[in-house]
Amino acid sequence: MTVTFRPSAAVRPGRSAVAVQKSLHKGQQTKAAIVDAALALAAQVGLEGLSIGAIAELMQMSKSGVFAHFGSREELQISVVKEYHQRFEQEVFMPALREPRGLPRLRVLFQRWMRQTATEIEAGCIYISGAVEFDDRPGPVRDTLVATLNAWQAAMHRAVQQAVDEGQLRADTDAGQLAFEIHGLILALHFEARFLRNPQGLARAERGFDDVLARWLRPPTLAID
Amino acid sequence: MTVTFRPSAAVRPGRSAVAVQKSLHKGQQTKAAIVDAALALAAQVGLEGLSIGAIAELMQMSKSGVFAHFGSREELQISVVKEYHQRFEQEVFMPALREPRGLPRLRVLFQRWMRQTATEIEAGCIYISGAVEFDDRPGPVRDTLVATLNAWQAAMHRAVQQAVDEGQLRADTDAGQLAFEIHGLILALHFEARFLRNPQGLARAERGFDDVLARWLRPPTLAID
DNA sequence: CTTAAAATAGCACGATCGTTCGTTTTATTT
DNA sequence: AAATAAAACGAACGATCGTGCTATTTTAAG
Repeated sequence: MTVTFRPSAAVRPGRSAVAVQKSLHKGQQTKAAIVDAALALAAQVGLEGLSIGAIAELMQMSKSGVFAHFGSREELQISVVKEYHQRFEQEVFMPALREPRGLPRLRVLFQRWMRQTATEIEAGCIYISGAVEFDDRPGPVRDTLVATLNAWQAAMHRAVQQAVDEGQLRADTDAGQLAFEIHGLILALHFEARFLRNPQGLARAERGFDDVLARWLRPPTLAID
Repeated sequence: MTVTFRPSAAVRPGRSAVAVQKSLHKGQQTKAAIVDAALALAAQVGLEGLSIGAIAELMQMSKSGVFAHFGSREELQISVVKEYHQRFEQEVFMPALREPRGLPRLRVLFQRWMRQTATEIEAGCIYISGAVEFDDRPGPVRDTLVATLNAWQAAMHRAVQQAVDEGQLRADTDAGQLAFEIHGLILALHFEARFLRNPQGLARAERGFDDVLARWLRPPTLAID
């Protein structure tokens, strides 16, 4: 299992994904389409709620046609998790790399993380629902989730540490603690927005983020963005 | 739907539950036993993962025998949610009422909330898993969950407000914001403890709680408790 | 255009799901 | 102890689940 959040070679927004798809064989195209539909479905009913029959109906294919691409339901679930990981990387992590290290990048990370998690009304977060569903279910799906979430947690940890290195946060900042509390804000936002359907959550999370940061801000530099 | 967290008449730890059970007819006894088993099962596989067949096997009963007590799977799920609510009230809310209003009570509430949520290795929190499972699933089960969680949220809100009224927190404290952030700490703890199996979470949550409180502590009273 | 390979469909399987119904056993009351 | 009510059982239902197998169709290569 090699899952990372790292700036890769494809950081530059060079050629589009369409150009790559051209050289794809038919099977891989439809497989990608299936994963796409499965991801959308999983965002509503969870990874455990995924059923090959439902996906087949969405795709207007036969059950066995869908099944053949993965060989097992578990493999399909793993594909969905990996696809979500890739999108998360693309939508949250990559854009933040354009910001300078330290607080600016950390702010964008949080902002986009919020959007990805709780803004879209129709889409639940696979990370959050998956973590709840598979906290007591050993197996390759859980392993994939753990690896992915560990990688994301490490990325956030790094972003915090960079803010320390830049001198924006106090030198004695506990990066793990800060990342923990930021994660909590995201989870509370997810609860408010998705379960209670309370739009106040976004403002609460943003204010919480500012307050948490303020606690570790370096004293002399108070007026800086 | 009338779900509240309020000090009721049965606050005093008077007669045990056994004395009450004596006057229970056979049916209600086994129904209670079924709900008990169902709750234990739901803590592992979630409310959606509950199956009447699995419960029947646990109870060494026939499927139809179990089913007859509820009339539908949905009603069983609702019974499980209500049972969890009662236990939560008993284990978290009630004991805190013995503490004086304000910070001492708030501290105990948080402490016991943590224990209930993430300490027991074998038992997941129905509130958290239920909120994730039913964020996109309208119906009476969701309604029960929403009512229950709203009641608990209101109880926490009240506990915070009392700390303001007692003069322990600043008068301009945003009780909703504080409750939001505390909830986030619990959720992050749940993630760390149950999904990642990381024992550090407890210390992180406790430290987070202290820091969040410190932000709103009334300046003159710093050395108290 | 032909042909080998890849992709999809069709069908069936055993299992499990929630639910219904009629019967039988167990409790409670008279 | 007999009569009545409550509780549990057992079998079956239609549906859906994941999966395996074989045929058929579609695509890519020669």
